[in-house]
Amino acid sequence: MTKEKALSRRDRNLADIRERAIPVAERIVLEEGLDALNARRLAKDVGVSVGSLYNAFGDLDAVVRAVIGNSALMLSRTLHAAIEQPAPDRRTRLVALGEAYLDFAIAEPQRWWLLFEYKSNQPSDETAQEFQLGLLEMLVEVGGSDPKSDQHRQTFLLLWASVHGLVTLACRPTIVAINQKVARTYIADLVDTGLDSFPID
Amino acid sequence: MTKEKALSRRDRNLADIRERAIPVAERIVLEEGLDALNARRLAKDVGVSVGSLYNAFGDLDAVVRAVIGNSALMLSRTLHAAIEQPAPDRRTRLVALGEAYLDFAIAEPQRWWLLFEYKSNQPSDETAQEFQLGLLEMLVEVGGSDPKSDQHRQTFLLLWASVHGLVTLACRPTIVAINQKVARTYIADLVDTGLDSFPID
DNA sequence: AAGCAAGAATGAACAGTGTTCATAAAACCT
DNA sequence: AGGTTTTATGAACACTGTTCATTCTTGCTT
Repeated sequence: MTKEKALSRRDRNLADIRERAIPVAERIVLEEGLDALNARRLAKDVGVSVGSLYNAFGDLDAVVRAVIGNSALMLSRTLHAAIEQPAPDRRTRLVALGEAYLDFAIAEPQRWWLLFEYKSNQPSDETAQEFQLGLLEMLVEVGGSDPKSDQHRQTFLLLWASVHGLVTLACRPTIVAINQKVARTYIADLVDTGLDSFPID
Repeated sequence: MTKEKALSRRDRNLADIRERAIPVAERIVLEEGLDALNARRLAKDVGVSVGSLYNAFGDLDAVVRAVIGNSALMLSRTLHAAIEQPAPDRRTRLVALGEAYLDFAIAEPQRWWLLFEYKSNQPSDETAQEFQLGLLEMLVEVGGSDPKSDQHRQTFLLLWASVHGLVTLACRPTIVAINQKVARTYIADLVDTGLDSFPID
């Protein structure tokens, strides 16, 4: 029994370090960019040694993934909130979803970048993949189609991809400045396109 | 006059190193990935010292930008070839352009990644921006609209963004596998959407 | 309470990166 | 041939992420 207690104590300690480190890491990443985050800096800011950080996280990438996890949760909640209010038809709901997507990207560009542009060290990041699958599920559900049908999923995947491309471009301050209002109306057009190309209705 | 000659000699020499280094760098990046490219390795493979490499390029980022420049040229040529054959209407030409875009991304995923995913050290990479503007110009031209009209440019920017998002997703082996044929037809749908939302005509 | 064993925190050290610059080598000109 | 300028070099620097022998702490036992 002492063994169990010791183990849980250790785990609790590691979890404690994680809980303290993640907000600090998040602050650094959001305020100064991902490049400003490094092991020694984070350790100092948190008030532990680099070793302890590595005991708690394994590697730095895990810290970043944790921050990304937070952002994923935020976006997820935002999107759920957008479709919570009952809308008459699925088209309206889909447009609301797309616009919430755009709004989030504009309001939280750093988090957006982290979510979709950051390349994790481990090639197939389970969390990120799960998250993106979740988005697709949500879309399929809002679209009111059969989640089992590969054809339906495919269509919504494409719809999502086009909206995502649009939002990504809209967020980047480079190239030609994009008109936010025009982007919104275009999202609605994309939704219509997706629904039109929908095999079953 | 000797001064001029010395300068041109120097320049010619630096250009020579660049010409020899870029293909080597390209080979490394395409075969082993961007992470395999580093100053010492490249210097050894080219047969010069790291110092000479830095004399020729300034920094490693410039080497990568040079490789990206090559890829940009390839894509640009591919797209021009796609719209060279005279097509009856602009819709057909636009679809051909989009499909060529998709084909290139599928055929050259590493180059595609470099072109759009790589973040240069210098925040506003002139070459990349110029290239992306060139794509937009091409699109506006093929679309047969007024290059001076901001509204027209905006519309084609959005069209490009949606197609780009689609292609990006289609290239990534993650998430749900995307059906290439479906993607093609969807590109046509996106073109129609863009043309429909076109304010004039 | 003292001693001791197990666990946890530490930061110096390692291997790697991009980049610089004093030095050596080469090339050029008189 | 000697002197001067130009070019090439790679050791050294500052910075990464990561490890692990060492120290310190903690809690249990006698």
